Amino acid sequence: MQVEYDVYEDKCPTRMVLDRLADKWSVLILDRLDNEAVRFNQLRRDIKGVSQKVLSQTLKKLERDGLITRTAFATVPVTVEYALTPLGKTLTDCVSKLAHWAERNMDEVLAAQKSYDKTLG
Amino acid sequence: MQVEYDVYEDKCPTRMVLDRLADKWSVLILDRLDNEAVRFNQLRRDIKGVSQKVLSQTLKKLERDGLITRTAFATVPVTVEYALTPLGKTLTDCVSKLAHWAERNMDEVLAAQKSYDKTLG
DNA sequence: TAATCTGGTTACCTTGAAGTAACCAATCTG
DNA sequence: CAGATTGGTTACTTCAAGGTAACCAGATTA
Repeated sequence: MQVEYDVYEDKCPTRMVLDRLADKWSVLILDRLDNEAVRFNQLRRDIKGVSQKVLSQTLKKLERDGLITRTAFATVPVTVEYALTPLGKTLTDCVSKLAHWAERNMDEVLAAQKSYDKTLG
Repeated sequence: MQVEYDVYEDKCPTRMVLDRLADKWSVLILDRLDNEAVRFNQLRRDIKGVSQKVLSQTLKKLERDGLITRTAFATVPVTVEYALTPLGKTLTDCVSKLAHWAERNMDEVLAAQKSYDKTLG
Protein backbone atom coordinates (compact mmCIF):
# COMPACT_ATOMS: atom_id res chain seq x y z
CA MET A 1 0.00 0.00 0.00
CA GLN A 2 1.51 3.26 -1.20
CA VAL A 3 1.18 6.13 1.23
CA GLU A 4 0.35 9.40 -0.50
CA TYR A 5 2.43 12.48 0.20
CA ASP A 6 1.78 16.06 -0.80
CA VAL A 7 4.85 17.63 -2.35
CA TYR A 8 3.60 21.05 -1.37
CA GLU A 9 3.12 20.01 2.23
CA ASP A 10 5.67 21.32 4.68
CA LYS A 11 8.10 18.72 6.05
CA CYS A 12 6.98 16.07 3.60
CA PRO A 13 9.75 13.54 2.95
CA THR A 14 9.74 14.38 -0.73
CA ARG A 15 10.78 17.88 0.17
CA MET A 16 13.71 16.49 2.07
CA VAL A 17 14.80 14.76 -1.10
CA LEU A 18 14.30 17.90 -3.14
CA ASP A 19 16.26 19.90 -0.58
CA ARG A 20 19.14 17.49 -1.00
CA LEU A 21 19.13 18.08 -4.73
CA ALA A 22 18.55 21.75 -4.40
CA ASP A 23 22.17 22.71 -4.61
CA LYS A 24 24.34 23.13 -7.62
CA TRP A 25 27.19 20.97 -6.36
CA SER A 26 25.01 17.85 -6.09
CA VAL A 27 23.70 18.37 -9.59
CA LEU A 28 27.18 18.89 -11.01
CA ILE A 29 28.63 15.92 -9.15
CA LEU A 30 25.86 13.57 -10.24
CA ASP A 31 26.21 14.78 -13.80
CA ARG A 32 29.97 14.24 -13.69
CA LEU A 33 29.57 10.70 -12.33
CA ASP A 34 27.26 9.78 -15.15
CA ASN A 35 28.93 7.05 -17.23
CA GLU A 36 32.05 6.63 -15.11
CA ALA A 37 33.47 6.35 -11.63
CA VAL A 38 35.59 9.35 -10.67
CA ARG A 39 38.19 9.89 -7.94
CA PHE A 40 38.04 12.60 -5.33
CA ASN A 41 40.71 14.92 -6.63
CA GLN A 42 39.57 14.40 -10.17
CA LEU A 43 36.13 15.67 -9.21
CA ARG A 44 37.78 18.55 -7.44
CA ARG A 45 39.71 19.49 -10.55
CA ASP A 46 36.81 19.00 -12.93
CA ILE A 47 34.18 20.85 -10.98
CA LYS A 48 35.79 24.24 -10.92
CA GLY A 49 35.28 26.31 -7.82
CA VAL A 50 34.20 23.64 -5.37
CA SER A 51 36.24 23.61 -2.19
CA GLN A 52 37.66 20.43 -0.77
CA LYS A 53 35.48 20.76 2.29
CA VAL A 54 32.23 21.24 0.44
CA LEU A 55 33.03 18.49 -2.05
CA SER A 56 33.71 16.12 0.80
CA GLN A 57 30.49 17.10 2.59
CA THR A 58 28.38 16.85 -0.52
CA LEU A 59 29.78 13.44 -1.43
CA LYS A 60 28.95 12.22 2.06
CA LYS A 61 25.39 13.40 1.77
CA LEU A 62 24.98 11.78 -1.62
CA GLU A 63 26.41 8.56 -0.23
CA ARG A 64 24.10 8.75 2.76
CA ASP A 65 21.14 9.11 0.42
CA GLY A 66 22.20 5.95 -1.39
CA LEU A 67 22.87 7.80 -4.62
CA ILE A 68 26.59 7.16 -4.90
CA THR A 69 29.09 4.65 -3.53
CA ARG A 70 32.50 5.37 -2.09
CA THR A 71 35.18 2.75 -2.67
CA ALA A 72 38.66 3.03 -1.19
CA PHE A 73 41.54 1.06 -2.71
CA ALA A 74 44.60 0.27 -0.61
CA THR A 75 47.03 1.74 -3.11
CA VAL A 76 49.66 4.22 -2.25
CA PRO A 77 48.60 6.89 -1.98
CA VAL A 78 45.10 5.68 -1.28
CA THR A 79 42.64 5.77 -4.17
CA VAL A 80 38.99 6.61 -3.56
CA GLU A 81 36.44 6.19 -6.28
CA TYR A 82 32.94 7.55 -6.36
CA ALA A 83 30.30 6.00 -8.58
CA LEU A 84 26.58 6.13 -9.10
CA THR A 85 24.36 3.47 -7.56
CA PRO A 86 21.47 2.15 -9.67
CA LEU A 87 19.22 4.51 -7.71
CA GLY A 88 21.60 7.38 -8.42
CA LYS A 89 21.60 6.45 -12.07
CA THR A 90 17.83 6.83 -12.33
CA LEU A 91 18.20 10.24 -10.76
CA THR A 92 20.95 11.44 -13.06
CA ASP A 93 18.70 10.73 -15.99
CA CYS A 94 16.49 13.55 -14.73
CA VAL A 95 19.37 15.64 -13.52
CA SER A 96 21.35 15.54 -16.73
CA LYS A 97 18.25 16.54 -18.64
CA LEU A 98 18.13 19.55 -16.37
CA ALA A 99 21.79 20.40 -16.90
CA HIS A 100 21.42 20.08 -20.63
CA TRP A 101 18.22 22.09 -20.64
CA ALA A 102 20.31 24.84 -19.09
CA GLU A 103 22.96 24.50 -21.78
CA ARG A 104 20.41 24.63 -24.57
CA ASN A 105 18.32 27.46 -23.18
CA MET A 106 20.57 29.77 -21.28
CA ASP A 107 20.87 32.15 -24.22
CA GLU A 108 17.13 32.64 -24.12
CA VAL A 109 17.22 33.04 -20.33
CA LEU A 110 20.03 35.59 -20.55
CA ALA A 111 18.09 37.51 -23.19
CA ALA A 112 14.98 37.50 -21.00
CA GLN A 113 17.00 38.88 -18.11
CA LYS A 114 18.42 41.66 -20.23
CA SER A 115 15.01 42.65 -21.50
CA TYR A 116 13.50 42.48 -18.01
CA ASP A 117 16.25 44.68 -16.59
CA LYS A 118 15.87 47.21 -19.40
CA THR A 119 12.16 47.81 -18.74
CA LEU A 120 13.03 48.71 -15.17
CA GLY A 121 15.78 51.19 -16.09
CA MET B 1 27.36 29.11 -34.57
CA GLN B 2 26.86 27.57 -31.18
CA VAL B 3 29.39 28.62 -28.57
CA GLU B 4 30.46 25.75 -26.36
CA TYR B 5 30.33 26.14 -22.60
CA ASP B 6 31.68 23.87 -19.92
CA VAL B 7 29.09 23.18 -17.24
CA TYR B 8 31.84 22.42 -14.79
CA GLU B 9 33.60 25.70 -15.51
CA ASP B 10 33.29 28.35 -12.83
CA LYS B 11 31.09 31.32 -13.75
CA CYS B 12 29.77 29.65 -16.87
CA PRO B 13 26.31 30.96 -17.77
CA THR B 14 24.83 27.50 -17.49
CA ARG B 15 25.76 27.51 -13.85
CA MET B 16 23.87 30.73 -13.40
CA VAL B 17 20.82 28.96 -14.76
CA LEU B 18 21.39 25.96 -12.52
CA ASP B 19 21.85 28.25 -9.54
CA ARG B 20 18.49 29.77 -10.28
CA LEU B 21 16.86 26.35 -10.21
CA ALA B 22 18.89 25.17 -7.30
CA ASP B 23 16.31 26.04 -4.72
CA LYS B 24 13.29 24.11 -3.66
CA TRP B 25 10.86 27.00 -3.95
CA SER B 26 11.53 27.48 -7.66
CA VAL B 27 11.02 23.79 -8.27
CA LEU B 28 7.80 23.69 -6.29
CA ILE B 29 6.44 26.84 -7.92
CA LEU B 30 7.19 25.65 -11.43
CA ASP B 31 5.62 22.31 -10.63
CA ARG B 32 2.53 24.01 -9.24
CA LEU B 33 2.18 26.22 -12.33
CA ASP B 34 2.24 23.22 -14.62
CA ASN B 35 -1.14 22.96 -16.38
CA GLU B 36 -2.69 26.12 -14.96
CA ALA B 37 -2.19 29.76 -14.09
CA VAL B 38 -2.26 30.39 -10.34
CA ARG B 39 -2.76 33.53 -8.28
CA PHE B 40 -0.32 34.85 -5.71
CA ASN B 41 -2.16 33.96 -2.55
CA GLN B 42 -3.23 30.65 -3.98
CA LEU B 43 0.43 29.74 -4.46
CA ARG B 44 1.10 30.93 -0.95
CA ARG B 45 -1.60 28.67 0.44
CA ASP B 46 -0.68 25.68 -1.70
CA ILE B 47 3.08 25.72 -1.15
CA LYS B 48 3.10 25.26 2.57
CA GLY B 49 5.80 27.03 4.46
CA VAL B 50 6.84 29.64 1.91
CA SER B 51 6.79 33.15 3.27
CA GLN B 52 5.19 36.00 1.40
CA LYS B 53 8.54 37.69 0.98
CA VAL B 54 10.35 34.69 -0.42
CA LEU B 55 7.45 33.78 -2.70
CA SER B 56 7.44 37.30 -4.07
CA GLN B 57 11.21 37.28 -4.59
CA THR B 58 11.23 33.89 -6.21
CA LEU B 59 8.40 34.77 -8.58
CA LYS B 60 10.30 37.89 -9.62
CA LYS B 61 13.41 35.89 -10.40
CA LEU B 62 11.45 33.34 -12.40
CA GLU B 63 9.77 36.16 -14.30
CA ARG B 64 13.13 37.82 -14.93
CA ASP B 65 14.43 34.56 -16.34
CA GLY B 66 11.53 34.44 -18.78
CA LEU B 67 10.11 31.29 -17.22
CA ILE B 68 6.81 32.67 -15.98
CA THR B 69 4.57 35.64 -16.76
CA ARG B 70 2.89 37.95 -14.30
CA THR B 71 -0.49 39.32 -15.31
CA ALA B 72 -2.40 41.84 -13.18
CA PHE B 73 -6.14 42.30 -13.63
CA ALA B 74 -7.78 45.56 -12.57
CA THR B 75 -10.35 43.86 -10.40
CA VAL B 76 -11.05 44.79 -6.84
CA PRO B 77 -9.07 43.70 -5.04
CA VAL B 78 -6.45 43.36 -7.76
CA THR B 79 -5.94 39.90 -9.24
CA VAL B 80 -2.45 38.75 -10.21
CA GLU B 81 -1.97 35.56 -12.13
CA TYR B 82 1.28 33.70 -12.69
CA ALA B 83 1.66 31.31 -15.59
CA LEU B 84 4.40 29.40 -17.36
CA THR B 85 5.87 30.78 -20.57
CA PRO B 86 6.59 28.30 -23.38
CA LEU B 87 10.21 28.34 -22.21
CA GLY B 88 9.11 27.67 -18.67
CA LYS B 89 6.93 24.85 -19.89
CA THR B 90 9.92 23.05 -21.44
CA LEU B 91 11.71 23.42 -18.14
CA THR B 92 8.88 22.07 -16.00
CA ASP B 93 8.92 18.94 -18.07
CA CYS B 94 12.35 18.25 -16.57
CA VAL B 95 11.48 19.69 -13.20
CA SER B 96 8.32 17.69 -12.70
CA LYS B 97 10.21 14.54 -13.55
CA LEU B 98 12.55 15.46 -10.75
CA ALA B 99 9.74 16.12 -8.29
CA HIS B 100 8.09 12.87 -9.17
CA TRP B 101 11.35 10.97 -9.01
CA ALA B 102 11.51 12.21 -5.42
CA GLU B 103 7.99 11.01 -4.76
CA ARG B 104 8.66 7.58 -6.20
CA ASN B 105 12.06 7.05 -4.62
CA MET B 106 12.10 8.77 -1.29
CA ASP B 107 11.30 5.55 0.55
CA GLU B 108 14.50 4.07 -0.83
CA VAL B 109 16.43 7.22 0.02
CA LEU B 110 15.08 7.25 3.56
CA ALA B 111 16.02 3.59 3.95
CA ALA B 112 19.55 4.30 2.68
CA GLN B 113 19.90 7.12 5.20
CA LYS B 114 18.78 4.89 8.05
CA SER B 115 21.22 2.17 7.08
CA TYR B 116 24.07 4.66 6.63
CA ASP B 117 23.43 6.20 10.02
CA LYS B 118 23.31 2.78 11.68
CA THR B 119 26.76 1.77 10.46
CA LEU B 120 28.19 4.86 12.10
CA GLY B 121 26.50 4.31 15.45
C1' DT C 1 65.71 17.23 3.11
C1' DA C 2 61.86 19.59 1.13
C1' DA C 3 58.07 19.12 -1.80
C1' DT C 4 54.14 16.58 -3.83
C1' DC C 5 50.71 13.35 -4.20
C1' DT C 6 46.64 10.84 -2.13
C1' DG C 7 41.86 12.07 0.59
C1' DG C 8 40.40 14.01 3.76
C1' DT C 9 39.20 16.88 8.84
C1' DT C 10 39.03 20.88 11.68
C1' DA C 11 38.56 25.73 13.26
C1' DC C 12 37.28 30.10 12.09
C1' DC C 13 34.86 33.67 9.75
C1' DT C 14 31.81 35.78 6.44
C1' DT C 15 27.87 36.47 3.89
C1' DG C 16 23.80 35.94 1.91
C1' DA C 17 19.41 33.60 2.08
C1' DA C 18 15.44 33.08 4.54
C1' DG C 19 12.25 33.90 8.42
C1' DT C 20 9.37 37.37 11.24
C1' DA C 21 6.63 40.97 11.52
C1' DA C 22 4.98 45.33 10.48
C1' DC C 23 3.16 48.30 7.10
C1' DC C 24 0.95 49.88 2.63
C1' DA C 25 -3.56 51.28 -0.40
C1' DA C 26 -7.99 50.30 -1.91
C1' DT C 27 -12.42 48.18 -1.28
C1' DC C 28 -16.01 45.28 0.43
C1' DT C 29 -18.49 43.27 4.47
C1' DG C 30 -20.53 42.97 8.93
C1' DC D 1 -16.06 51.70 12.47
C1' DA D 2 -13.35 47.24 12.57
C1' DG D 3 -11.84 43.56 9.97
C1' DA D 4 -10.69 40.98 5.98
C1' DT D 5 -9.44 40.63 1.31
C1' DT D 6 -6.00 41.54 -2.68
C1' DG D 7 -0.53 41.59 -3.57
C1' DG D 8 2.94 43.08 -2.23
C1' DT D 9 7.48 46.02 0.29
C1' DT D 10 10.57 47.08 4.00
C1' DA D 11 13.45 46.62 8.18
C1' DC D 12 15.53 43.65 11.28
C1' DT D 13 17.48 39.45 12.77
C1' DT D 14 19.17 34.90 12.72
C1' DC D 15 21.16 30.86 11.05
C1' DA D 16 23.39 27.72 8.29
C1' DA D 17 26.00 27.01 4.09
C1' DG D 18 30.10 27.98 2.14
C1' DG D 19 34.90 29.83 1.71
C1' DT D 20 39.82 30.01 3.58
C1' DA D 21 43.49 28.02 5.45
C1' DA D 22 45.93 24.97 8.24
C1' DC D 23 46.83 20.40 9.47
C1' DC D 24 47.04 15.15 9.20
C1' DA D 25 49.61 10.44 7.67
C1' DG D 26 52.27 7.80 4.53
C1' DA D 27 55.05 7.26 0.58
C1' DT D 28 57.35 8.82 -3.57
C1' DT D 29 60.23 12.09 -6.04
C1' DA D 30 63.83 15.54 -6.93
